[in-house]
Amino acid sequence: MNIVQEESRRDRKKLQRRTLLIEIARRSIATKGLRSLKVRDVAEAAGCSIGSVYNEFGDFDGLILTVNRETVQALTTRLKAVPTDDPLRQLHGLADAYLGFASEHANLLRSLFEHRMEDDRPFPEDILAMVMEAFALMHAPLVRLLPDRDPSDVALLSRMMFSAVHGIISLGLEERMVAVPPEQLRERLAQFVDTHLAGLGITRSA
Amino acid sequence: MNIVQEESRRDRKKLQRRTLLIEIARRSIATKGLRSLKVRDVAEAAGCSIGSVYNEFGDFDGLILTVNRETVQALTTRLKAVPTDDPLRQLHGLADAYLGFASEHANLLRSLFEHRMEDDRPFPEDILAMVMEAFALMHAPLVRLLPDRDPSDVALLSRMMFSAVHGIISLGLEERMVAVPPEQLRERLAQFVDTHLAGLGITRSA
DNA sequence: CTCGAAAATGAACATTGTTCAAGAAGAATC
DNA sequence: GATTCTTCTTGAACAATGTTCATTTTCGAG
Repeated sequence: MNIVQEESRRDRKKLQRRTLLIEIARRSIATKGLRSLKVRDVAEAAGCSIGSVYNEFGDFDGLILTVNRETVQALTTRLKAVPTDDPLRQLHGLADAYLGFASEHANLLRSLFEHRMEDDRPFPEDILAMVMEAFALMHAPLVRLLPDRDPSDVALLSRMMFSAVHGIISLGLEERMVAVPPEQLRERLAQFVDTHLAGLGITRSA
Repeated sequence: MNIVQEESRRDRKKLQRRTLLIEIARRSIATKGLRSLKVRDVAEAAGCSIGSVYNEFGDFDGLILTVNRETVQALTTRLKAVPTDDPLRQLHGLADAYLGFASEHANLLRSLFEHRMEDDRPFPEDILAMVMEAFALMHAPLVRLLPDRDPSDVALLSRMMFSAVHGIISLGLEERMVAVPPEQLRERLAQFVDTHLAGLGITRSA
């Protein structure tokens, strides 16, 4: 039989179940947090055996990492959807989009940043690269706003700015230790971005 | 017998072992990360039974939280040791002290911020209060630098600034996803603080 | 229809947090 | 010092959960 094309019914079913497993795991993490995710629960909810989860993802970390991978992708998609016409508005848009995503998917984002691998296995390169890519999205607008600065300097500036935004948001959305009241977070975050840009010599009217 | 004073030998031994258990747990978290901490390892290292750990801390979370509690205390002590004579220098000192502590005790700080309680048990109030207190330490110097601003506004500003610093540091020290190269972190962090202060209308020479 | 490869299964195992009945140790009383 | 009472300690047993793998089932190829 032709090996190249023609996905067999078997393959279709396999992919279908893989998708189902991921969806169930994601929903569980999103609603009850990463710590409550159990292999048996996922298997039962998907109507298959424990072994099948292992066949599909190798181990439990494999399932978690797959969900995390899709979380970064969703985040990146959302960040890239921010309009790029006005660089200043874009920076605010990125911060606000990040806040929006973090509000709607707090547990998924926590899973991405807080999950530690078993033993000392290395963190997957591809996820790392995707996160770095997301955090570099402030680079382009900042370059437009700071055309005279050393580009490598601006690269660092942008990642620092995004890290700062990340810190404000992740602590702000933590129910415990509310550094900034959630209801004010959106407004305050915008204020923070403005302040920092002002410090870089960029004014709103410019 | 007098109940008030006079700590019996029993009490002394109990306290001594409690201290030992905490020390062992802390060392384990610091070197191998929270995820590698096991009740049996701690008990064996302390030369006592598993049950004794439970007698002392109630459950495993109890031990972790005790270590975390002492971590905040150590952090706060270090932050409060920053000279307060010059508010501007104090702000830089606080950021730098936080970076220093985070560098030396990365895993302990991660344990503090990333540990999730079993089920949905509430996060201990006292630890929460201590973290909030630490994060409010930028308030005093900022008030001195911004005497004309609404004090409640400055309170928020200070927590946001600390949250931002926290974000930059915690992502910067993560071996994976290096948003900012660790060897530049110190210098860049100072630059960040300066930039943000400039945005608030505060200049170095002022 | 038969055969063989691939997948699915779930019982069994390993690890680890937790409990608790029984015993040991220490304090109080005489 | 003996007795009794309280408290602490112990570790075997249990429960929850990630992991393995021999067996069975499925499904496409010839």
